[in-house]
Amino acid sequence: MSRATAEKSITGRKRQRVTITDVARLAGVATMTASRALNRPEMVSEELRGRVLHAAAELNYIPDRAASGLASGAGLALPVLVSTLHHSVYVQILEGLEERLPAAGYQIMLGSTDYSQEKEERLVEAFLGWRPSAVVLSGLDHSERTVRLLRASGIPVVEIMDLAVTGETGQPLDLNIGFSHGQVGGAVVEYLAACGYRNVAYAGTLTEIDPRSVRRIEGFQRALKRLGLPHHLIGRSDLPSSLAVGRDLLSGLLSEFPELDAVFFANDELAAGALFECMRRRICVPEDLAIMGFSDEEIASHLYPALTTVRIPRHEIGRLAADLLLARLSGSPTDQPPIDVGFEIEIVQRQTTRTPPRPPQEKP
Amino acid sequence: MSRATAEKSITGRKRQRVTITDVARLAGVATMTASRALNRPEMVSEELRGRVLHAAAELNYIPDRAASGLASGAGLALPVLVSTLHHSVYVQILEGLEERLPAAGYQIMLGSTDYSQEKEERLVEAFLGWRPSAVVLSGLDHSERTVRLLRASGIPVVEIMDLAVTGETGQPLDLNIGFSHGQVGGAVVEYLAACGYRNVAYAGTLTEIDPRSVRRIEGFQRALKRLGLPHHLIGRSDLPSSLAVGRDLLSGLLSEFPELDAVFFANDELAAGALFECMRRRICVPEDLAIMGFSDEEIASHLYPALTTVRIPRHEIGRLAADLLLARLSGSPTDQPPIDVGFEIEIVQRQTTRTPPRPPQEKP
DNA sequence: ATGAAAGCGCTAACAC
DNA sequence: GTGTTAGCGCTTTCAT
Repeated sequence: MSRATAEKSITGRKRQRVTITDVARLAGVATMTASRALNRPEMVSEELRGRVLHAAAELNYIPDRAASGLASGAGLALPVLVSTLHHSVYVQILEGLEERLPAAGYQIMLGSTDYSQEKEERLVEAFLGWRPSAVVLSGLDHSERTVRLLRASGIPVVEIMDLAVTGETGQPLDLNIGFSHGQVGGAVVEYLAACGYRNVAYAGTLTEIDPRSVRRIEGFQRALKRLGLPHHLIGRSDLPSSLAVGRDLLSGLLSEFPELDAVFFANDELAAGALFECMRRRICVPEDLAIMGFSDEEIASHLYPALTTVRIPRHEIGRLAADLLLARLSGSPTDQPPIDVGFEIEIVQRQTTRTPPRPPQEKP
Repeated sequence: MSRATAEKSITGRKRQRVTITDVARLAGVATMTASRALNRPEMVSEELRGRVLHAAAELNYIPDRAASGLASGAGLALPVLVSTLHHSVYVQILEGLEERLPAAGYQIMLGSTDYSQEKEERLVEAFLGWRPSAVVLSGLDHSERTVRLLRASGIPVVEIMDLAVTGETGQPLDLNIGFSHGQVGGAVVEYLAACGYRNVAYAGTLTEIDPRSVRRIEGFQRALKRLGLPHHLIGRSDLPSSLAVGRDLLSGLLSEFPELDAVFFANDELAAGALFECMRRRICVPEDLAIMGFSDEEIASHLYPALTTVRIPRHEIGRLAADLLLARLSGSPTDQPPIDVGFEIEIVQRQTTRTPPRPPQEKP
């Protein structure tokens, strides 16, 4: 008696789960008819259907998804691996996914990789045990074993939050929907340069581990070189992102590079922390120093001064991923190329960078 | 491309999953021996164990959790229903839970109720289909059907983030671990009164829907009455919490109750939004107005001025919930009373409220 | 339209 | 220690 699961009850009897057989018995039909009445109502006469539905309600019948998946061979679980839950970006992507997937009968199973390929591998392995119908991954970079397992499983995979670009990133495993981080780095430099900044720094965490960070920095440095600006101003930290780390990054940069006049942070949380540090040090933003964030999380627009940042279509990424998946799962062609959802520099009414030369174009 | 499995998808046939039978065949043992070698290694001779493990690795075998649960009758899924993922509080509780549960073989399945009992009910129903071994719920208040389904399932339930208090809240379904929201409201009033504030307001969202909010307000008003202070200063919003709503709540309160000198917000996000609004309006905090938050999220300590708030032991709640659950699942007694993890008013070095009369007692 | 039988992948219970 | 048998709850397939 090691399993305590269902062993207890006043009589000491095993607590019986209500099964479809119970429902069928109460309705006076065969098990199979009950199953059909529940899942393919149109295949059953109205009368029996009524009886079965009634019996199911009466007994509070809840179908066993595991058994049903086993029998039908269909997967019902849909693992979603995000990099972290601490950035609202991923929370909103999740919301996008949840708009459609549960309604279609799929159960989202959430896992957080903390930007570690090793943890991702363990999660993939664990989730593969649940007969998933597909998998959603963050980023394009995975361990060899992860790739092997996924390939062997033969299920659809969607990689989000990064964009496969030939010569720059690896090939996507299957479906891919995101934006180019290298392009983000370049666009930010161009924007800051257009505002007149010369000594522009990048500051981020996991800058050597997270491939998306790496490519953002590469794009950043490439653009700086092209414009003939110094490209050695980089602040790094190995701690997970937090307001505190943002403050530390700023402090470090300021003491190492006093000539600094603008900093691009890897996310809004870091940028907000830096902004708080500026307040404490009485550094005027953007007069003395420009600060830019990345992601356009909620805090960005409410900071004072409001944070100039890069907006990415989080919700759309989630929704699109769900749509693609649903299409693929119902047997659509298998050659969907990567989808670039793009990004935009969010400068309207934002105040942590100088006014750019031309006013931002209005969008009516 | 030599896949270990027999069937390949050349003809568009379904890719064959690697089963324990394949592993057993390759290892030259009976299926059952393979199962034992994998799950109860001590019951199998070293030699066979080695062969089986090797074969499993060779084939990239991943056990089917659904089938295994079906056969053993044991549940392997562990649904966790949080109120929202937008507050880092719940993210940290999750982290506490994840410290132990996955290692013990349980798969956390996350659901977010958005403070809606109806959504909670749907989620409970969906998750019950996965043969959960237990369920973690947020709060003590659930729909009738939720309670009925859970009771009928006979599995352990842990309710977190609220504390069952006779005469104040309902009885817990089973295990309960949290703190008293009524007590929080009272403690905050006492603290603010001790600082010398007289016109103290409460501001929150879902103040009539979320039972925890309701009890916090009740405790708040009860304390104000006891102290002979006005207790009609309440700001309400029906929108989900956000920085923007915090700003609006503050604006509303200020115009409705110009005499206001302190506001207790239902969470740190709202308080931060209010603080940003104060900056814009050039209202000095805490000179002109005191602001207090609730939860001690990361932003609180990094705002400028740093936010006075109420700290709750999030991580501990998660960890304790996991421990209780694990104990219960391995058959420990069933009469664990509610556990109060308490809270503390976080005032050290926080600056959005006036200095209290006596310095906060040091904790060595 | 309905039912009976077989079996999904795995493990408990009982042989040997 | 190891193998055999039966069956978890459900759906497929094939009768009727």
